[in-house]
Amino acid sequence: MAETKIPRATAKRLPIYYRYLNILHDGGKNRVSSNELSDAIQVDSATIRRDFSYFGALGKRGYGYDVQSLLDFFKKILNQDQLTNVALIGAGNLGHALLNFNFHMDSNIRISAAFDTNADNVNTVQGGVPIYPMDQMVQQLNEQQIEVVILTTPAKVAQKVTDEVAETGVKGILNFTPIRLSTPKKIRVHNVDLTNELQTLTYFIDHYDQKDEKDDFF
Amino acid sequence: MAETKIPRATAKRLPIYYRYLNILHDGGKNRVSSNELSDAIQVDSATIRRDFSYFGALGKRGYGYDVQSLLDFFKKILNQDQLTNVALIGAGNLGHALLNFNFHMDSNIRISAAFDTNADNVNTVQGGVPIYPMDQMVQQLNEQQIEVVILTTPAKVAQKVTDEVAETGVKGILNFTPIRLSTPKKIRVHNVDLTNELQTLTYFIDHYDQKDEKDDFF
DNA sequence: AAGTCTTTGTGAATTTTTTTAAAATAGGGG
DNA sequence: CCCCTATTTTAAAAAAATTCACAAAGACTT
Repeated sequence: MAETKIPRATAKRLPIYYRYLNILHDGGKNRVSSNELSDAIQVDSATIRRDFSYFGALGKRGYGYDVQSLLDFFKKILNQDQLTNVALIGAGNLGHALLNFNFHMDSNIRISAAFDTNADNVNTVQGGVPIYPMDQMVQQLNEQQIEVVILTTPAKVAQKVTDEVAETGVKGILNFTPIRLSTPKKIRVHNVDLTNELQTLTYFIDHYDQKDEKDDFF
Repeated sequence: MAETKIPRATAKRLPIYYRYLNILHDGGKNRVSSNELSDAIQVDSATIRRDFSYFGALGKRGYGYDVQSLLDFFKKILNQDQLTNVALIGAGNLGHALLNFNFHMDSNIRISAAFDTNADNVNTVQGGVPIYPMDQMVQQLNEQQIEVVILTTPAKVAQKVTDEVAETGVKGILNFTPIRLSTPKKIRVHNVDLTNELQTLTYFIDHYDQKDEKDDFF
């Protein structure tokens, strides 16, 4: 709760900026202009400058932005200066893939625990993540002080599991199930729905001209 | 290209409406009001009514909307009255999971072909989908007249693969790589970035009050 | 050290999206 | 058949987001 409320649309772009700044930094570049950024990440340069300016005067006129300091700044803003442990619930099809997905490669996030009902999964380690039985979920979430969970259970148990999660200190759920979860206000849900994505993409293809290039979902 | 251009924000909600209408229909419900919908899918009822009204007068005052006819209407709008074949490129970690993900269960979309370089994958069938070697990609995309591909390759080959895809009739890419692809205008790209999702969720948790409930990413 | 060039930061305009609020109308009950 | 109620439709207002466009300021050149 700081910097007097950045617009949502801006907030959603921060990770995009952050990722590209890392790329620039790794490439040894130490300055960048809003126009260069614009070309690379396909966001209008005025939007970029406006976004940045919500955080103060981060650039220098006639020069651009210093990559290192912007990077440091966004790293802090995005909480990437410290490790965030998240848990994954439901180590099925998609859950499995996410366990093996190396979030830690380009972020300071890792999955530190997973939960599943399937006896074949439970008490194994997948992608370096231990899988616990579901009945230890609440306890583990509390012990590990997990604040974010990834929900990849079957749809039919999603709400039930969410209700249990709500008993813990969890504050955010990245919901891969198609269910619109109901949660207490203290929990924020972001929905990730692959079928919807495909349908939306198809809709845009069929109903919008090219040249209205400008999207960004998920 | 019809119904005189629906707002993007509305277009993104169409799959959400469609999915819930299916649920209502399966549940034997034959009428629904914007307020009931609002409760279920967590979109303001005025927004729902406005969204629907872009397509004409779909409801009846004092009654609500007829589930069956709304469903039929959106089915057509979303092209769900016919099967859409899509292809998947890159049958690694995430790609594998998507091959085994049953899109067809709640949409009229299926993955009809996959492509990979890994000799262990090539010429096998995963989740009912044949995996072809990469060097047959362009040919297969053309032969099968694929218009949408799901891109789940490693980041470092994403642009190269995209350039090849651009030689075919493909019109849309659902991009799971962190690369911001450059494509000819005829191709529309939707980005799905799991790391970004987690970072955004974390940002919202840390910087926004609860009660500003209203999201929807991805 | 002056002059030119570059690029930010930001008011103002514009566009897009959401929300308000009220008129209109269909449905159902008596 | 008329009235009441529920709920849509829509015009208008408000809010949010984007884009324009330019003055201001710093950086680079000579």
